[in-house]
Amino acid sequence: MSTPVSTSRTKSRDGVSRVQDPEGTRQNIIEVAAQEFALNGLSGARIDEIAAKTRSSKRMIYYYFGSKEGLYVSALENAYRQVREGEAKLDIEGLPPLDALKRLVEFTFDHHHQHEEFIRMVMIENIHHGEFLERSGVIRDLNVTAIGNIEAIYAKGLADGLFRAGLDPLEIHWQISALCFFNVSNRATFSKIFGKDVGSPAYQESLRRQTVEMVLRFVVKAEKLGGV
Amino acid sequence: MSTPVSTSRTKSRDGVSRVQDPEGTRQNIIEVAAQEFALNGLSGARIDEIAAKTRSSKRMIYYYFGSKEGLYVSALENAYRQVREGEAKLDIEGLPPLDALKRLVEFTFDHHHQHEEFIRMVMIENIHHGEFLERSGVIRDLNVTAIGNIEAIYAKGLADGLFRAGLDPLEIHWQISALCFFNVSNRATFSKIFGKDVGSPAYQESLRRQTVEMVLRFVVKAEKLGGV
DNA sequence: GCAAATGTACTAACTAGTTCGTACTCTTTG
DNA sequence: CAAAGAGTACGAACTAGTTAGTACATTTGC
Repeated sequence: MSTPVSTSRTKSRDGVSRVQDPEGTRQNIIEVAAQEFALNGLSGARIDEIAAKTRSSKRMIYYYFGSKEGLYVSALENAYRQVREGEAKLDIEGLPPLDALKRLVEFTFDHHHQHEEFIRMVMIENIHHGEFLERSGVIRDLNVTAIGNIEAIYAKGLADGLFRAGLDPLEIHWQISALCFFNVSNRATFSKIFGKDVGSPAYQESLRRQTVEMVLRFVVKAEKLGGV
Repeated sequence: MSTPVSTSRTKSRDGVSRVQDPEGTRQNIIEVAAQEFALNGLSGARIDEIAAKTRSSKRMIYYYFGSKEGLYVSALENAYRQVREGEAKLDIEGLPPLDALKRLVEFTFDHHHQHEEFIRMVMIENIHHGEFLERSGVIRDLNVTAIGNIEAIYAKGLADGLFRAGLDPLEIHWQISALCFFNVSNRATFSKIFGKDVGSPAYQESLRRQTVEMVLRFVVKAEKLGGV
């Protein structure tokens, strides 16, 4: 889980090796904090609880992050960075626009599905009106690149005469995000209100298919919809 | 804002009328609580703060609701009830299926947009994995009726040969909810990441149109899409 | 009169943040 | 190369302020 970057060891006289590992400690704290914040929110999470679950101590949290909010911002930045790194793995370079768009939607759907903790962090951040994201500054540039993919695909699709003209890539991104995000964020209430576990593999499979279909039918020209 | 249901008055000797109004007090507390919970979450909201903003006192909160969680559940139930009452105003009885579906989506979009406090309550409830909604029991039946509308529209659209076969009304509801909910719930982070105020009237107008379009293109047969 | 409604003052527990002291590691200097 | 010095990494116990919840007394309305 944690990746010690710089580690130094010493043998104490009884032969047991003890480690001093600042980067590892930091990372360990952030990981635990992310879990706790994602689970309980900023005000709901307890510093003592985080400290207890850490390989380190409360003292170290304040040593490295200064305050609860400082820790929260670091955890948030970390979550965004991680997810962005995952997204970078999507490779749709050579694909024809229709396949590329399909892949992109599927990928987003799966990716959100697999990163519930991140989704919850974003929910919490929205509850706070995004004030910490704003304060961070590191995060902004991360996601703006995500839209580059859609822009490229859409341009190609237009050139091929496959896609409808006049759509805004940012709005397409918005639609895809909405469907994929909601699928994770509102699963609990949705399931409980309709008495159906929308998180079950079967239902997820169906929702995934529908989501792809919905986006394609939105973007692709009506008369080219045969293959969808 | 608050609606006193049963009020009784007495003239004290100096002529100033003092009121004892249990139902009004209750309602007033719930309204203030809803605001505070929606703004700060369950753990973030402060009972003292709620009490201060009330026409009543902390003593009364515990008198009527027993605990912080009890108050939260009441506020949540109230929020659902209110929104459901608003939804009941949607009248699409006589409309042809395509218009009806369009109206339904527009209505949902606007309704969510106008009830940010409710959206935030649902977000918070999802952070808590819907445990209070589950505990409530009152809420379940409220929203299940919402799907009746879509079922009716879809059946009619099928009969008219306008809609595609094989779609699940619950999934259509899911899609509509996702788009309309996300529009409110994730506005803060979305705006801040892309440096564009997606809450502006102009952008909302555009998103509304696209959302309607997206749902219609998903449900309506490709060859009947001329009018969309 | 009596029960429901309400005000005041309190407390026990919790919680973010701090203080003080120690161990480890690397560098400097004789 | 050894010993001192300096800065970093860490632990345990404490504190000042907060917060949900209560005890007790009083008023109000029928």
